[in-house]
Amino acid sequence: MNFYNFAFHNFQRNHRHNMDIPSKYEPGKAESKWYSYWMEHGLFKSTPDEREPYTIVIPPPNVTGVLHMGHMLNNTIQDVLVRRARMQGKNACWVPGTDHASIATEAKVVAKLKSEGIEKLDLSRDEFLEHAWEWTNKHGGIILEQLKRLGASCDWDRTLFTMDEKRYDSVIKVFVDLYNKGLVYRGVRMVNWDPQARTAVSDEEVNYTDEKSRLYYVRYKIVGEDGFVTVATTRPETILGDTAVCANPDDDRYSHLKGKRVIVPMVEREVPFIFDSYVDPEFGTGCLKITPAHDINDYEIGLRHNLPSIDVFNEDGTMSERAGMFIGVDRFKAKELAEIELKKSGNLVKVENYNNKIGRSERTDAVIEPRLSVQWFLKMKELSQPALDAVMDGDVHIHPAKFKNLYRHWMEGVRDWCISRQLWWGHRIPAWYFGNNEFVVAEHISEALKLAKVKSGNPSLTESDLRQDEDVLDTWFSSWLWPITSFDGINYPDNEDIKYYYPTNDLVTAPEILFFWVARMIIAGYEYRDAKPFRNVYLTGLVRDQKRRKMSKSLGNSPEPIDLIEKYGADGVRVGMLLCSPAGNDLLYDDSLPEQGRNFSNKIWNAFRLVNSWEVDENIPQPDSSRVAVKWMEEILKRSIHEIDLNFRKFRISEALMISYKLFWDEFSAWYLEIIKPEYQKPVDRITLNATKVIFEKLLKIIHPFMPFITEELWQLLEERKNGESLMVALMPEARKFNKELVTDFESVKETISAVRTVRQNKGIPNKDKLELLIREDKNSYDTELLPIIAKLGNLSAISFVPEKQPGSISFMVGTTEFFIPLTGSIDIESELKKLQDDLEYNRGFLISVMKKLDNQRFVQNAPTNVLDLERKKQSDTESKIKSIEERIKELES
RNA sequence: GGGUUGUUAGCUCAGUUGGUUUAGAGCAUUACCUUGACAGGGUAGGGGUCACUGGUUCGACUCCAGUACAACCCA
Repeated sequence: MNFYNFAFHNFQRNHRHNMDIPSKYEPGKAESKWYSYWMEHGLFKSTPDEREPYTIVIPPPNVTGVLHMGHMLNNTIQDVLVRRARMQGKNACWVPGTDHASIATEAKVVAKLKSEGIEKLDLSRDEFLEHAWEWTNKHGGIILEQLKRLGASCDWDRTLFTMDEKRYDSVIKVFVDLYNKGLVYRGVRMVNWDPQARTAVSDEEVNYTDEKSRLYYVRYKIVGEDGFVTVATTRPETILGDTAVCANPDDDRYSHLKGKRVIVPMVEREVPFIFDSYVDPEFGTGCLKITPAHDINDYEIGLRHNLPSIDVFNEDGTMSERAGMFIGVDRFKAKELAEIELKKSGNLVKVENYNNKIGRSERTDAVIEPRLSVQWFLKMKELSQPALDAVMDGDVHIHPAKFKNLYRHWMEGVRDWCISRQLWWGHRIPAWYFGNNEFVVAEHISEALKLAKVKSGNPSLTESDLRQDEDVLDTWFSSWLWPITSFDGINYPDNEDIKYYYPTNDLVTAPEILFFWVARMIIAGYEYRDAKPFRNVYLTGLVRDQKRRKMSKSLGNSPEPIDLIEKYGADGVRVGMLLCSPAGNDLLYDDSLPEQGRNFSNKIWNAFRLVNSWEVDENIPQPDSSRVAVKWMEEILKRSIHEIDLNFRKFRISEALMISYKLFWDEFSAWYLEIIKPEYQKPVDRITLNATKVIFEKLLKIIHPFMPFITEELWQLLEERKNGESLMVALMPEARKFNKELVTDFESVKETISAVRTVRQNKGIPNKDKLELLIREDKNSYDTELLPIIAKLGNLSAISFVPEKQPGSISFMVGTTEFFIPLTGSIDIESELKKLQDDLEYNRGFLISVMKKLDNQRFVQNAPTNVLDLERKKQSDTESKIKSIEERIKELES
């Protein structure tokens, strides 16, 4: 019989004797037990009803991916939000799914085929897609299964894929619609070309790093003169595509070349010498070669000066026929050959080492080649206006707000979106070509044929005369519709789900995809639903290691999430991720984080063991100390609930967790339980035990969204529950007004007890020896209700009130009240005096800082009365403190 | 080079329109405790001239300007 079943059944028979429960919480079994319990009873499911909806759509992880630390953080936060909303009585719906990640997946499938000796180019499109689907079906579920281990309360019946039938159709519909609105166009653009994947990638998918390279100084002959001009370039192989040489118009060194022409080495082509202010006279020789087909700046200069473009590369990065030399040679090899060739002709002046920024494809790590190519584009300016306004006007809130500026900056300078990719895995562009490079755009080939007949004026066209575009759409072109397509809102804009769940509530994602995903979802939301896709965007940080390096597979600096869950428990890992990740800040991962979470689990577990171990004696009355402690604990609970609510509203989730953590550990375990704890092996009274169980249950509810498993386990043990009941769907306690005075008074009680403990520690008095405490105060002006607590935790034999100082006693102050502990043993006058002197010095210093303000006439005149009153109170309090310290010193010295 | 955001204890971070006992938390650290819920624990401590320099103000961690450094984004 495993322990958990044992504990469960045993508990129902007898609540009291559980000291054979292990002293350490063992999460493994509880986690699988409760996750399947929740699933069996359909507690994650959501269907529209009369309740208020609370909706989150998951940022779809890459279908071929496995869970990494970023997912853990991101999905823990989503689960906390969803679980909390559910416990607030909302109809909570968290929609899970995955994204087809065209470049990454295709790259993986190509690599897998290659390892089996199959080349992609030897396969037909359909054959390749069959392999890709096989791969997807095999690996696609892994990451979602891993999320279950984390405790994710997704409605799994709604699981989606960006390329399932409904989502596929939606994407095609939207493309056709945007084309018909005149927003989609074909254009020649300089794109970031990945020669390995043979596709264009977006600016966002290019990583620039400093790399060692070389700067080649090459001379170009001036036509009709004997002289040369020297140009510095990092890319001698592109000389073959040069169509001009350029200098800054203000650079006197080259002004004599106005109107001249120069000869491009190797190909011996005559090109103009031009002037453009883009050129930096300080860089290299101040003279730049212009290759419009292979550099974005050159391309723009080319446009300004009407230069031709010569594309010297093939799709795979080898030299093209237009290069005229090195045809079919790889670009890196061509660079070496060009160097040799230039040297041979005497045109290579010198070569220097040089560091420059090289762009690499995020997917394949291949060096990006700027390349002119025909692509499909989406016009963004007009479409994005409502999305810009939405964030600026606060219709959509971004947390933390500091990202608002960044968002505006990007949206105001938004550029057209290149939406085509030269791949097979994805949504195939629904454009059909016929005749002389004419095309039509339609959802299906049958409609395309109709359109083509009209457009060509040729009624005898057949489907076999049409060729569909070979390219697919950018993956983001499907995920930008995610909040809508999650509820099939493109195909059926009036269905029940979309009407109920849209707009969704919160989106949790990383700042790095603020533009190419979040912004575009907002754009699509306004275009297709005329409404925002979500109310709040919560941006998490990146998970980094202790050296601030991003965690990644290639660096090998990332722990395996499932191993962590097994080591620290899912609850422990969740707490670890949350504790240290305020919104928008990076999380510096360290094993001490989940360790702290695990320790917290253990603390909760042991607090339960303690309460559960107590026998009840129905006949004993409730001690005063317990009565007051219950009263105080209830107030502290109310205050904490209020603070937690406040922090959740501001998306300060780590702060909300910290309040819950301290509430349980400090207030409940360290203070409350210590007060009500009966003496060893003595029974507890009924009233206190019942009140404690009510408090415990509230605490479990508060902690449940953060730590779902252990809280469910203990909630089920706390009382007998019916099958199907769950803490998951219990109602969260609500914030109420709390008794501020009691909470404040209790803080003084804590201070007093701490002071007594310090005296014990300093004097080496064992905890079991009783002490006597004297308070120099009028009994009638002191709140005596809390005294039993001081007596119990201070282990005091008596507390009494005295009118005057007590020579020969140890003394301390709490606030302005003096306390004395008579001690029969000797008092260490030296150390006592030292402490008093330090204390005196501090208070005098403080008084000076207060008096500086009060002596300043302008302060007294200008400061508001409440500030002034406060300063005067500081003054009188400090003066009275100083006076009594001085008296005490005099006393000891005599 | 341009832009954005930062810089508070050894580390990670709070500090809510300038005033709440001369700055707070968690972790880490130090000393002591330790058969009685929990050593993955308890008790009590130590630790910061709030990056720097000016300015505004009766008053600046907080507002303004500049400097240094860092991160991110764009070229």
